[in-house]
Amino acid sequence: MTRPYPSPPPRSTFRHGDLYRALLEAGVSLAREGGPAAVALREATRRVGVVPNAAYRHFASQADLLMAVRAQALATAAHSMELELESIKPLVGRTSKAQLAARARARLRAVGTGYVRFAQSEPGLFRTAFGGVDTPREPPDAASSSPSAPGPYQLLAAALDDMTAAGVLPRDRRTHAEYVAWSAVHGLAMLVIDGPLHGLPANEIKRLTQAVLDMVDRGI
Amino acid sequence: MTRPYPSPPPRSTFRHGDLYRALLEAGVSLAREGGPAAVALREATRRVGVVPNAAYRHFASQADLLMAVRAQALATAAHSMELELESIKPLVGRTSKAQLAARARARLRAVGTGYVRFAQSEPGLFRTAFGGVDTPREPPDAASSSPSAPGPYQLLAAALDDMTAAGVLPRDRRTHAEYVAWSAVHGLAMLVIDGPLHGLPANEIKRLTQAVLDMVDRGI
DNA sequence: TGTACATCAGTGAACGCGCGTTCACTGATGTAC
DNA sequence: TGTACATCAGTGAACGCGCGTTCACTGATGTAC
Repeated sequence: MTRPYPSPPPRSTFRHGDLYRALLEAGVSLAREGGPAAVALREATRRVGVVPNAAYRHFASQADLLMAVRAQALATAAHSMELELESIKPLVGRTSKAQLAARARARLRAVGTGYVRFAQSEPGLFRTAFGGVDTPREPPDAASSSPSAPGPYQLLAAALDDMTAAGVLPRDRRTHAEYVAWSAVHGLAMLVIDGPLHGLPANEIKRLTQAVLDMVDRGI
Repeated sequence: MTRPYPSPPPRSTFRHGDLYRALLEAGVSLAREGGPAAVALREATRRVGVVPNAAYRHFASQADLLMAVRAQALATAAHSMELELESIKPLVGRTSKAQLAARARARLRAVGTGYVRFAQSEPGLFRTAFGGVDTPREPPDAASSSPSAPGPYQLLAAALDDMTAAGVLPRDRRTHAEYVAWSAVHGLAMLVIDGPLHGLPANEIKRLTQAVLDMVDRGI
């Protein structure tokens, strides 16, 4: 393995300026390229062009950096889901019950689609956000880049609330619905990014995602 | 970190006898304890009480050991699923269409239950078999302890064929059904073993598993 | 039944790797007077 | 406006760790005669 990284950008000043941010961004790159296990303090400092222990001015430990990276990854995931939500055309004028129901269902699909799309386009970040065992524990949305922005879990919960309100999701099934729906898309995502479905052409993934969402829609 | 392992069993003979098997078993223990990333040649030899490079008489590389361990893990998973299948009481005498349908659906549930139960009771092995990116790629059932024994994927496929035969699963949905069903239970398993559902009490997991299987049953 | 010998399983020592982390330091910055 | 000084961001060097892997070796086994 040769050093695959271009060049530590030469620095004229002694102070870096914004080392925290630089290290965080390097960490995100590492996660993007190799998942949570690739987020190493040393490599991050190397990429930023700074001596290894300099990182300790800004992060208490490697785990601390990883947590920050994870928060970023979660925010990016949420962003992907919101993008998908925004593509739903709004209801105008008087709306029927059926329309509300259709929109609620479309929202849940959008949330799922955004989730899987994120996994597919950013597998390393996805695994950093939701995957592996070497990820810090915590409640999934404890940290977020802008603290008030809803995280992936909130978006899912809101979509499900919507469905219950629209009468599409029976109240007694609402209890487990988060994790039931999440299981389906999460499993698909995992199978796609490093399971037996790895390398499947994009349109096949699209079809399969729709099939999974059909199941959720019918079965939840 | 102190050495948490009891004692390298002292060996009187120069030859070990069955080092291959011993290393494989040590490897399985490592996987059981820490997932695929924990399967290290050096630690395996340490546990067996042999010098590190001795492993190279029996395995070409660390990846080679990991593959062997993975095959074991897959076989164990299949075993868990078959156990669950066997708990279904057989049909006797003349059987109605409805009975056949019920049995087919029960089989799919059993396959799923066995899968999740395995994940829950052996998270390290589960991740070695189906999880992470550091697992060797290959088709999921390429290797198996007894080559003729059906692997997890075969068991799932058979259950779905059964459902189609019994008229429970429409033929046009059969195409994607493997991965649709698999996604649901796989996602649940992942959420339970190292996601936000980690540490959930066993009976809660049981309930959630049933809820997921209900969704699959209705929605597939 | 006994001896010579080839085989090859396990030894001993060493390599280079990247990692996280600690220490005492130095030198640019910005604040107090 | 100018100087003394405290702060603290980044340096330099080093630590111990476990890993995979290679090398030349040694000594128990089992086979050929």
